[in-house]
Amino acid sequence: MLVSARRVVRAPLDSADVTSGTKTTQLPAQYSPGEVETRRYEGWVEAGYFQAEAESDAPPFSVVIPPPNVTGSLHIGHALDHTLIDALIRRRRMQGYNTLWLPGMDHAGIATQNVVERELAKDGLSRHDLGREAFVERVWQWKAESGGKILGQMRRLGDSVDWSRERFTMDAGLSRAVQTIFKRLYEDGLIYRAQRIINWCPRCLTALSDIEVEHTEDDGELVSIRYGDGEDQIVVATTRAETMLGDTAVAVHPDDPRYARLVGREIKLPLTGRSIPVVADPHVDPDFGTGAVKVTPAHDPDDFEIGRRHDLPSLVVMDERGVITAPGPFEGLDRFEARPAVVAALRADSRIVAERRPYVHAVGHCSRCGTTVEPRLSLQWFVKVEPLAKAAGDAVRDGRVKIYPQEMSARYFDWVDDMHDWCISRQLWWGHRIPVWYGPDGQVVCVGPDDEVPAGPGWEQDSDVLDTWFSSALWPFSTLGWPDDTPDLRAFYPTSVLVTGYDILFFWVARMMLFGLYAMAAAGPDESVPFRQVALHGLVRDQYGKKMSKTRGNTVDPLDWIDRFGADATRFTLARGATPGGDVAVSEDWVAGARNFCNKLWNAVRFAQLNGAITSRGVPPADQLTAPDRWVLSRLRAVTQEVDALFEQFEFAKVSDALYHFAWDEVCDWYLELAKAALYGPDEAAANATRQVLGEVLDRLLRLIHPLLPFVTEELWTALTGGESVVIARWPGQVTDGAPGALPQPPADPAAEAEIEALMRLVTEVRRFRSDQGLRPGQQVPARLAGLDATVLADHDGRIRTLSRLSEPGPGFAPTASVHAEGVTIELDTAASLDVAAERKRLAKDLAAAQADIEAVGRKLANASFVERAPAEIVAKNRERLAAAQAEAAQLTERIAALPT
RNA sequence: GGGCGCAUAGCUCAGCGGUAGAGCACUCGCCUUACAAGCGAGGGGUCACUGGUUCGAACCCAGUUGCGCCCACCA
Repeated sequence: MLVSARRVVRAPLDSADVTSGTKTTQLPAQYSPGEVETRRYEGWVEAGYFQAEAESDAPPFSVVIPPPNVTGSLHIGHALDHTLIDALIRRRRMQGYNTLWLPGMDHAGIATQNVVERELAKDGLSRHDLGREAFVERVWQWKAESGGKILGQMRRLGDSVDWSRERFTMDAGLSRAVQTIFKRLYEDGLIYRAQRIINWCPRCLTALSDIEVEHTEDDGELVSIRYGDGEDQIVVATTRAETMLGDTAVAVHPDDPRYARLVGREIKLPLTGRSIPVVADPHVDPDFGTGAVKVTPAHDPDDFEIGRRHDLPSLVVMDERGVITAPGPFEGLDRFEARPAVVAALRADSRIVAERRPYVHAVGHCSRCGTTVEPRLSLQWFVKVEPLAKAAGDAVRDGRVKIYPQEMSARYFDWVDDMHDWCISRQLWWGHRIPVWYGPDGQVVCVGPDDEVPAGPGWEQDSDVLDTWFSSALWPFSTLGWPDDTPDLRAFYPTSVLVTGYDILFFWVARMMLFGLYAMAAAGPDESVPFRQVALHGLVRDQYGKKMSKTRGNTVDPLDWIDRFGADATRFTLARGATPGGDVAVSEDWVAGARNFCNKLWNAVRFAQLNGAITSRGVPPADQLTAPDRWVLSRLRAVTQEVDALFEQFEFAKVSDALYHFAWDEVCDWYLELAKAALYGPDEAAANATRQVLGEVLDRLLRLIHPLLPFVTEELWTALTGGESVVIARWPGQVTDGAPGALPQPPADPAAEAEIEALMRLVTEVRRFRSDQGLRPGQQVPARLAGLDATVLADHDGRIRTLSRLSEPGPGFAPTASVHAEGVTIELDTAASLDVAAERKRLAKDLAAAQADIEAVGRKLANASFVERAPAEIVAKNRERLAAAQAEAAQLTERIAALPT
């Protein structure tokens, strides 16, 4: 970073000079987040501010954290999610709600098991070397270590979670919830066990649900093979030639005349020499390829269905690792070795017809490890989703659950309305064991948490565990004590809002809907939903809008930013980009900008302190206030209302923007400068009134920003007001839903707003002149203000002079130039001769702008249709604009002519 | 193959029917007494293209092109 070499370090102002209305501590000239943040966070936790109450008269506001995986650490996406949730929670807390943000973590079955297995592999061990019990023990150790790290990161971010209610999906209580709902679903016939083709990962050696499979367009090869001999030939095509070893039929469309005579007959399968039947099945598309399909019931989901319809045998030719088991020359080959080997053998046998065609097609990959998924016939547990999904769709359709942004609900419906049964068994060791026992005589017993476990010789528990998302789906109520009727469950369910990324809409959000509505059905339609609102955000991307990835090397560690710029700056950067459902682009430069904003607030409060701002006495009567006081209060009122409305819509980017601009552009750039006139002026009453307004405005501003910037606002607010903590200070905005009352709003004052806005424009105009003329910023320029009385600026002579650095005209005042704006003419004595070229350039530019306006607006008004059909208000506005532009142009022309040559 | 979305200043994005905006970046001038992590002033855009609706279109409609995302059991 470049630092001005000429910078002079100034001695701090002597605080003894300062008259202060309240007892406060003196602030240094620059904000250092690192020093403040840990101290503040621990203080908040100790004070118990984040703790929710099960019994309370205040209305509840509850959010469950999207539980991060115990694996690894929080990434920048978590930081975004937590920032948004924390902002919502903090605002509600200030509004007087009984707020609960429930923290916790997910055991993340397959992901965590993979990580621990990788650790073991470093020592040359596999989980089988340890055995199930020891392996699971090892994972628990890992969890303790990794989980602690995550909790530490949440503290650094400032998450105002209720630590006394922290949960983990494998806790005893949550495991009990899992077991309870499993048994209930089982008894309702909504969980069943069946032999099906499922997605199988040959590396992870487990079944996967449909959404754990990611499709990519991969290059493959479409091979056409001739089946049968002599007259009875059929050509079929395949991208997975090796599966032909397991073919048990060829299928054609029932109405296809080409094959009608073959249906019902047997033909010979190449290589194996087995005879397989030709069957007619309507699923076959006669227009695709040759209109004939090889049928491999054990290795393809479509074929499995065809096989079922025609009572075909399922011939398994591949084991769980994707190795060919069919006896013969290919036995022992991996599927990707077997494929070319089979093709080569077919070629040698002249069975390949036509060319082998390159073929791009969608191939499924394991979302955890990227391995190509192999459809596999196996015995698994499933949730029958149809009735559950119907209820989940209806809850959003009839508005009991609202999704933000609304466009996202279309995606939700697409999925929920057309969902296949959910395969929930996983051949893993880390997770909730399926609570089913098998007896020696084929008994199957589903065991609830309070049931006796069947014992005796030959009884064994199912060795599989449940899909991680099964327990995640219970999170909004399992964490609150369900299945027991606990005070927490009564107080905080349904939760108020769910905030999460759109990427887990299906994985998690939809499944919470499925299970929440089912488990809590007794509470009634309105009370059984897991949450009333779903606020979706996007992914965090880099400054070029690119997805972050380790291979791209553009990932960001939130802790790195927190260390260097502070948690507040990190949070603000994320919040400022968070438009509903939209991705968030971030860069280090922008975080630095957010850090600067924190420093700006810091110095605003520092200024207030140095000038004896008074807080907690409210706003003095209007007749004691200066116009800038009335203006800033009126603006504060408007911004407060705006921020409130935006929060309700989860418009975090706009909330951040509104506060940023109000704080920086209006309060710091203008109000503080305007306040100086009153503070340093002779009128003691006016100075005191301004001290109160200054205190009031900053007090409220800090409260409004606190949800986004918790640390710096806490440090500043306590310093400014001497109050206990802004965390529990009252929210200055409106209050909804019957929470305790709001602070009274400062008065609106349109007249003051008009005056100050005119003043801003006029001052800016003078500054522009000075800049163009190369006048030093500090230099006082004698000037005469004419026409002030006739404008809205009548009472602002002194302010205009102060902000523009214009002194009173002295003897020998000889104006060399003039500035015109807002109906005021300011004649200036620039002492040095006028830079005529610069002035001419400036005036010419203004004239060009005025003329462009005259032309554009003139053309518009010349259009009869416009004058007749546009709203009168619009027409009038354009007339005014034309007149103003014409007057401006005339005046500019005159002034240009008057310039010395 | 189906569905959805996006193309606005160098970059990331807001605006969604009546004078083109923000942050960052850029240029010039400033140690102006809260802040140089600052202050003041400024440059920069035929709002992807083509048609249509309208008095008026960045904004609505249709098409074109180029991107992105989600879903999917056509071998």
